[in-house]
Amino acid sequence: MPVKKTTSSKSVKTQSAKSSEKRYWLFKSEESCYSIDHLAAEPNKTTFWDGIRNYQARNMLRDDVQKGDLVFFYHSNTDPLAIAGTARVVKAGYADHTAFDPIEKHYDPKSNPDEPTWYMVDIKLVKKFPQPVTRTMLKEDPITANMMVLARGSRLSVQPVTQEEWDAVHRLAGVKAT
DNA sequence: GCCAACGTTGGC
DNA sequence: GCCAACGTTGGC
Repeated sequence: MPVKKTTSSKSVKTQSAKSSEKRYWLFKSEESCYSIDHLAAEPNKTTFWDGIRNYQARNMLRDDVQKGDLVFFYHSNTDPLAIAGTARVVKAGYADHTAFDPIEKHYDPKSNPDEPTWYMVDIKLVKKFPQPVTRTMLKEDPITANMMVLARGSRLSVQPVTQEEWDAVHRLAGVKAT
């Protein structure tokens, strides 16, 4: 599961919060660490996406990922690499409390509740695809071939996805787009 | 297991 | 503020 951080920037948050337009995202997780089956097994199939410790990803979680947005759940560092299904954002960015606790793996003493460095969102499983849409399939489709996740050296664990990509992946999965 | 790409740290 | 060293990510 990924990670995240903040300095203050209430202004930035206000600015992006005014957009009500639906957005799409791709969240990465190492399958052995936290898979879509883990999410499916959660109470209410809901979890908080904690542990993001990258500023670019943090900014998106804090400022851009809104309640109602839809998310691809991507399994990294596994075989097969694939989009395993979809989830919905059920709570927008708030402080990642795991950064405050020294026993946590992603503890960060620089973050504190008054001025949290890192943020997280809550997501709820929408559907696990009957068959995962593999990285190979994504490369072969003309639309999904341009997805950020396929770019060389792409390490961002939270990535924007376009509407066209959202629809194309569902076609590849053989399911109706949410 | 290898290694390229990327982000962060710290000396100067 | 530069940049080398280091650690991590993640595909292959």
